[in-house]
Amino acid sequence: MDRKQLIVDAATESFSRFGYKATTMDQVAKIANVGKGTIYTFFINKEELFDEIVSNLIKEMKQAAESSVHPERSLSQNVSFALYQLLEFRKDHQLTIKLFQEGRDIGTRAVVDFMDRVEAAIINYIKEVLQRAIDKGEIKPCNPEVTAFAMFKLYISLIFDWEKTRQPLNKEEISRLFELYFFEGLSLG
Amino acid sequence: MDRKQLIVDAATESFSRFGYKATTMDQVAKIANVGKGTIYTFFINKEELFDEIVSNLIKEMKQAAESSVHPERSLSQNVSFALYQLLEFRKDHQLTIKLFQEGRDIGTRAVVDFMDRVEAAIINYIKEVLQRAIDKGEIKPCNPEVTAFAMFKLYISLIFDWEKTRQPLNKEEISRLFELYFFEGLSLG
DNA sequence: AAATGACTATATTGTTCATTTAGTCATTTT
DNA sequence: AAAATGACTAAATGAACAATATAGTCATTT
Repeated sequence: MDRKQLIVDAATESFSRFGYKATTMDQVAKIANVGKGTIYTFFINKEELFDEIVSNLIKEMKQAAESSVHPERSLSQNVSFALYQLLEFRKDHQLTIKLFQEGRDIGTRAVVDFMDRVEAAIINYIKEVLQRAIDKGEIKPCNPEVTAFAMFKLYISLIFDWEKTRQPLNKEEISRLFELYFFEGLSLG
Repeated sequence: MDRKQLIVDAATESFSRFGYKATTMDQVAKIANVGKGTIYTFFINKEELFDEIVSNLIKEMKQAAESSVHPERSLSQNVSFALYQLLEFRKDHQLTIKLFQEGRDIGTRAVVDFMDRVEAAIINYIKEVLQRAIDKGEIKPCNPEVTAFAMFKLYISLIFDWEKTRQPLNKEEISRLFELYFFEGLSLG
């Protein structure tokens, strides 16, 4: 069987359960039923192994987002659905939750870098979607980079920060808030 | 002369220069030209001293905001001016900058508590302004608490996070973004 | 009566040393 | 011969302890 895949699976498993720092290469080898040296025939070091897994994760997220975006729908509908998708994705993926925790609480270097990469990937994706919408004249011209950044940060705040002190918002509420703030605006008529 | 005020001034000075943790009571006493014991005739402990200063700061911020909000102006204008005010305030007040840094980087307990208090005060203030605007029928009905929270978080992200990786936004740009996102919306006319 | 600073108990920081772990490589297995 | 392995090493980590720094007290001074 594919030893490389065994290793990747084992590492994903362990990172998801214990986080990056608390995962040892001995443990990965043991879970994968593989000698430790074997890992190093496929990956330069622990960080490279982690990198492979994070890259996969980002690809998956992109696919999840893409599957929910349809060009014939309006942008605000697409954003709404994509947000749903992202929320579902996070819920299903213990790995992202664990890593976000570790990044926030311990600040492990490699993990903070991971979070930055994920953030950059998501913002860049939103940016592209926005750019297309602007080109098609679907929304007002605006700086797509700042707008994507603002959407992402607000999204993260509503998910993580709001829950710290107040009753969590459900998906419908979050979706509705985005519609209201970013698309309709608070002004009357 | 007013020994209590001397102490408060000295402590403000030291907190602004070195942060909360790196400020010692000996240092405060020395700057204030006062025996250390004297500090404890006015304040229970270091945290109470800090508290007094933070309370003053919050009062000042509220006054600054109030001086820029005029009921006869539109909400979006008021928000725009208040943002200006807040940005100016931050620039002039080394203390807020230093403390925000310390809270983020070191996570000193008392400082994180301080940040939470400032955050709560600002959000509550925005909430009141929004509530009045809704009552007057100036903007669409919306949850004023979540909206205030969203405005605050977006503001903080644009000030602090955006600058980390990209060219800082100036006051006009930030003001314009708020106008666009929260009031006009991205949807076409 | 108010102010003070030497003093103490506690918290913080620096240091040492034992343990853990990433990564290597000589040996074994296929 | 090529791939896999795990005992081994050097480096990182962290626990335990020592040294220092600091918050807060209180007997003495002003």
